[in-house]
Amino acid sequence: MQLSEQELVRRQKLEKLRALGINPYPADLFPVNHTSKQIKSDFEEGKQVIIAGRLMAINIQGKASFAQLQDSEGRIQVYFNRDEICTGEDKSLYNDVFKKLLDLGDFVGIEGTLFTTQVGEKTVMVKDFKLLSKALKPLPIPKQKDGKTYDAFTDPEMRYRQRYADLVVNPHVKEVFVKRTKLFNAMRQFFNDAGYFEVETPVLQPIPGGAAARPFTTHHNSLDIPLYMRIANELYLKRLIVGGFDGVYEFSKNFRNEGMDRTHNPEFTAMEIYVSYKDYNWMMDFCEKLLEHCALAVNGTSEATFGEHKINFKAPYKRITMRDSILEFTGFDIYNKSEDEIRAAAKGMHIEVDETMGKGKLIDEIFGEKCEGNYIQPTFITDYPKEMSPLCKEHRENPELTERFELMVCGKEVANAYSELNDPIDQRERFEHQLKLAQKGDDEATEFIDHDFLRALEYGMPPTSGMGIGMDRLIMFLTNNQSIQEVLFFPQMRPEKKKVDLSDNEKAILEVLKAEKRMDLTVLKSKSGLSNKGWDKGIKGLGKHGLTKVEKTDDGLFVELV
RNA sequence: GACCAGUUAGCUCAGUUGGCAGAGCAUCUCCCUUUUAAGGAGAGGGUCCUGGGUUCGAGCCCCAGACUGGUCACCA
Repeated sequence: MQLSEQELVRRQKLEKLRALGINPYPADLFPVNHTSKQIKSDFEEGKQVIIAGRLMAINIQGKASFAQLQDSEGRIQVYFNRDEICTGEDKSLYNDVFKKLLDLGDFVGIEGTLFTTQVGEKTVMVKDFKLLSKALKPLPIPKQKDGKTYDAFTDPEMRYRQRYADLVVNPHVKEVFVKRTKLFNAMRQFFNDAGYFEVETPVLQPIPGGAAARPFTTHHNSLDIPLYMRIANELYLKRLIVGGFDGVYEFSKNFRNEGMDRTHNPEFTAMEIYVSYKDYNWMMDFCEKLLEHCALAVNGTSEATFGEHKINFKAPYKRITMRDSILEFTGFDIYNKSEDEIRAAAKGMHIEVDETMGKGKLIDEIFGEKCEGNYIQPTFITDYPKEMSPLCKEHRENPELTERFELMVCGKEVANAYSELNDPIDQRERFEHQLKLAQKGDDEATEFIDHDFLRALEYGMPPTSGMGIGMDRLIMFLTNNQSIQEVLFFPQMRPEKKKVDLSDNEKAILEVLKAEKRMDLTVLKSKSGLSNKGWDKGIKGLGKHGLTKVEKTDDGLFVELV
């Protein structure tokens, strides 16, 4: 690997430190007793502190220097004074170790006392310091002046690929992930306080159920069977309700083998909760209380800004049926209409439809095209067509509908919930219908029948309401991030391309040259069979790598292997 | 998958009609004991994404490709 000048310099410093008897990666613990934040909040002139962190700025002024030390909670200024550190005659700890051998990014431990500088900055006067870990690669550290940031590390690709560096230099990035964890904790606490039970269910599943999505496939060697990474955990949680739990929930990493964009990552996190003896009306009440609680826990307010929108998670939320929503935005009433009438209406609205689309799908298209985007504030859309919801109980008043709601925020689905279908015979028929739709070519229909799940239902599942929440999407709303990559530590990326040591051109030239060791330049050029530009780049590259030398003699130009 | 934009020093970015590759910060050498984007003097550092073409000459123009971002499409 080719090292940059700065990387080489740092490796040389590493050797010099070792030569001075300083271990750049010591093993023993460093007895930290303060953080940067504690120093600022409990500031006391003259107090002794022991702190540790990364050097993020160094200001050498001759016999004294200032530096910024960054720890997990922020930054604090530290003051290195030659005669405070080196009380005797030997000034090498300051002159050589500190001034010459430390770099930005190094971890140091500091013992010192607190004081305030002439310009009023709370500062640690260093009495002694110790190198805790040397950084061999320079961090992309931005500069700040008057609240403006210069040279910010902003390239999304670099930031995602090297999240570790992103987190070090961009404090607002760290904040997003702190909030993400706060959201999970708040939700978990809310469920636990309600008496529900956190569980774990299989990630490797013989039948990928509970949603319609393309799964990742893998293989179990001992059993010699295909297994699928879960696309949802719904059917397993319901089995646990059959087993007698009143309420179960799981934060589930799901995997879907589909496209990636700013709202989709192949692995993402959903929360699913199932509560027995409840229906979807109860779940709506529960959902809005939950989200208000979470927003408060994460941001300290129920209000959140998302792009140009101000949203408020304060309960209660507006509720509207899908029928009324479509009526409101299109003037068309889907009630008691035939499939053909709805298809004609959709065509009239300039929505692309085709003959394979059933009634449910058509209604969903109309809603998605004309209504969905209008719901900025949290809004429950209720009573979805039966065809689209194979796991959801039929509506108590209208057999064409289901007892289902989705929560829309800023035109995007955040939660999805049902009164769960617990009639095993109905469920079997729905699965069989899905199978037919799939065979007809509907790629959204489920093509597996989970007979074990049906067996569980046959033992009897109490009336149950269940809800799924897209955690990544929710945290995007709560932290005002437009892309899922910003709320995942390590979003999926295309593998980095390995740089080849020699280009094809260089290899071609080398191949010809190897046989003779020394050749006339024009002969070599023609034998290599390269274009003018290819030759030019290749021979220059080889020279740069130090592999060949061009020599000018009276007989002409010669290329020689070095 | 379609369209648009981008790819130049460790970082952030300039780069004129096609004519020796630039700045700030960072790095290295020197001065500087309360600074704060510290300051002052000097130096080094480049596969201009890759490949091909046009040209006396390409970072720049043309063609093909790679990667990334954005918008749209797709995704309950």
